[in-house]
Amino acid sequence: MKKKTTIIDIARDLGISKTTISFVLNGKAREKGISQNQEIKILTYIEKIGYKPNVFAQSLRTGKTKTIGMMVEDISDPFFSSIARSMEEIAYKRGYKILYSSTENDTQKAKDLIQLYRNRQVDGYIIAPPPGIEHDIKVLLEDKFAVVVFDRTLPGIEVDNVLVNNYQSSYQATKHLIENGYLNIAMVTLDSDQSQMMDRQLGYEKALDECDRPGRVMKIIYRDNDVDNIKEIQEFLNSNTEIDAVFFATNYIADNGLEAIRNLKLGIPQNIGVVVFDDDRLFRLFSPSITAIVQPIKEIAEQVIKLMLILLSNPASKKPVRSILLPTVLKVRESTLRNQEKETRHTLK
Amino acid sequence: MKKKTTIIDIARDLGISKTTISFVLNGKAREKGISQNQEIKILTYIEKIGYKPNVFAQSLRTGKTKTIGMMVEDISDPFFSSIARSMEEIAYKRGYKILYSSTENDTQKAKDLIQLYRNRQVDGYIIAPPPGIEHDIKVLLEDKFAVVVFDRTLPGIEVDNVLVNNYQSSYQATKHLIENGYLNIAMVTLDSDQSQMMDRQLGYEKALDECDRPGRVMKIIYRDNDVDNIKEIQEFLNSNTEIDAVFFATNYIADNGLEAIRNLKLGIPQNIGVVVFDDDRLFRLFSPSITAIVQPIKEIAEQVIKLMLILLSNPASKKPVRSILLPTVLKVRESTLRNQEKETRHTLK
DNA sequence: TTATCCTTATAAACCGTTTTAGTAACCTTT
DNA sequence: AAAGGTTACTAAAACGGTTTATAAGGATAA
Repeated sequence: MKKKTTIIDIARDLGISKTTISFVLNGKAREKGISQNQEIKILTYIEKIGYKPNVFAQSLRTGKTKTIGMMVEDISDPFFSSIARSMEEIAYKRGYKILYSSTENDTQKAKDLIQLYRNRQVDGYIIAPPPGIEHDIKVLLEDKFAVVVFDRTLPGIEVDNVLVNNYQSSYQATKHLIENGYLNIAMVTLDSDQSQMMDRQLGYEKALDECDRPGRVMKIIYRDNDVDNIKEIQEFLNSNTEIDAVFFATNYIADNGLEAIRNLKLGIPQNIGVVVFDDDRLFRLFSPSITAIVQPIKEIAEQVIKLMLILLSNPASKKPVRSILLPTVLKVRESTLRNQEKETRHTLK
Repeated sequence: MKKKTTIIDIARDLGISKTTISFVLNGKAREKGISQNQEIKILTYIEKIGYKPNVFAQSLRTGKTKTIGMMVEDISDPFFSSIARSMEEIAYKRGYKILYSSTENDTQKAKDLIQLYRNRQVDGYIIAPPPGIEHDIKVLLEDKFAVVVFDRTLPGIEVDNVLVNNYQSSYQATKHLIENGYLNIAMVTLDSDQSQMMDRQLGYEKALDECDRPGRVMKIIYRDNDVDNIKEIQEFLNSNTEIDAVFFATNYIADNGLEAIRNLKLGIPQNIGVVVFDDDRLFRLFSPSITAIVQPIKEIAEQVIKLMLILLSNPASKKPVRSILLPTVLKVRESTLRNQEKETRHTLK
């Protein structure tokens, strides 16, 4: 393996100092009084031999790494992996690489990851925060790191964030169920006080309140063991037979919930209406297809990266916390259209 | 932000040379003749203050980065993102970080990524190779980098690889359709000469040949525009009305294929049987549920990382190319069981 | 003429490690 | 007692950049 050419090789070849080259490479030619002649000579030569500076030497000297650390609940979840992909694409164009990891929504794991990222000296942190890491995020902010949280936020910390309108979306979804004649609408959500979950529940309750409807919220402690989750939901539905519609607060709860419904042989949407927060690629292909709240993946990714790049290029202006609230779209499908001509879906060409 | 403590601070505090500390930290105490006393003193102190060496200084000096570059077709595809997650977990325990990127199966993008990774001096490359990068991989191998390919391989390169038994799996799936009474089985696959696609087709053809059945393979040029793909498959099915079963060669082809079938109002499994290569979290919840070839995600990730770590710790022994061929499981569900009692799923409570 | 100021460029210090090449001190051996 | 061998440790070079401090030479001003 041939050794990589270094800035010193170039200095030798061109018979000039490496300082001059470094200045030119960093766009400081004007500022440092390098003649246009030199600049052009250097740039053409570098272009010709395809020189790329050693990023570790750079990072060592400057303390900057052009790397962003991203931690989400589960990087294999389609929602997060899609966002990750979009972010990476944008960041790449700006010369940044992203390091991903999954927190599994585990406080300790998240703390460890922050430590790991600090150790790797990432320039910025993009976090879908698990509960209990308020303090660690505060420390990052005190140490002047660029931090953006998304998908959810934590009470008591002032940090730039990108969220979807969980409250409004849930309100709208619940309203939709009501308008379609469902009388006893339940919500199945996590037993968690994370902001996005709270907001989803509040939106749901608000819609019910407005119509003077009783609500029934079931909170499940999500286990890795699907069978247990399914059984739990099944029992809930079984012991509340008046329920005629369910709002599942996340994609993976819906996964178990739909299996519970199937096990109970309840017909969707006749016996029970179904809405899910967060769409899945395949929901449209279900029979009946599943109504879902669609989050604007691309928009979320764009906004997060945009905030991050602002913070990175502008280390000072931390003052006003920027909060971006994005709307979702309620994609109405068959699972909530009880009175609809059921055949429509089969009359399509 | 308080400055990080360096090895020099420790040397000063302890009144010894930083060389000694470095030796101890790198487990060379014995080899370099450092007394047990010193060693313990150093280790306890370091533990106490929680010192972590600067990874960039380390990388600069050693040329090693403890980083693995991974490039797959699409990191937001559940198959790849699940593998990525498993890999990361294992690699993390061994002190490695993984950098991910999507090639979009684009030759140029893959070349660029290899360049980027070289620039970031990753120690090893894990690649699901797009066509046309044989040469680039060869160069990596010549330059003594650790390389493992998975999911597919490329003709003419000798590189450690982890694959599933595409041929055998497709053979078995096709056989299964035949055994369940399907007479005219079509395959919908990509118009691509990638190894995994070829093998899947060969397995399918072999099964048909054995029974003297005609086969009908449709190759689609996969577009980002779902509507076009769907239309194409629809037309194929329409102009080959004798087809009574379809084998979809990938997850995302099935996505479009299922929509085509739905649009044509063909009943699964009565009018048409369906098998998909690669399972989806939700296939089991479809009505009818979809028979799929399940790839051993965890096992793939484990084997790939295992090979990679062997290569990294053993830079010499490149000689015998290691090929790992993993079996899949055919998960039989309703979409291929034509004679099954169909009513079960609709016998409502 | 000399002091001053630009313009252009560079030598050397620095970032925080690892590794090479020693060196002192002490112990054997002949 | 001189030569050789261990043992225990370290000074300094190296990695490849960026940044700071400084210098050389010509133009301008006094």
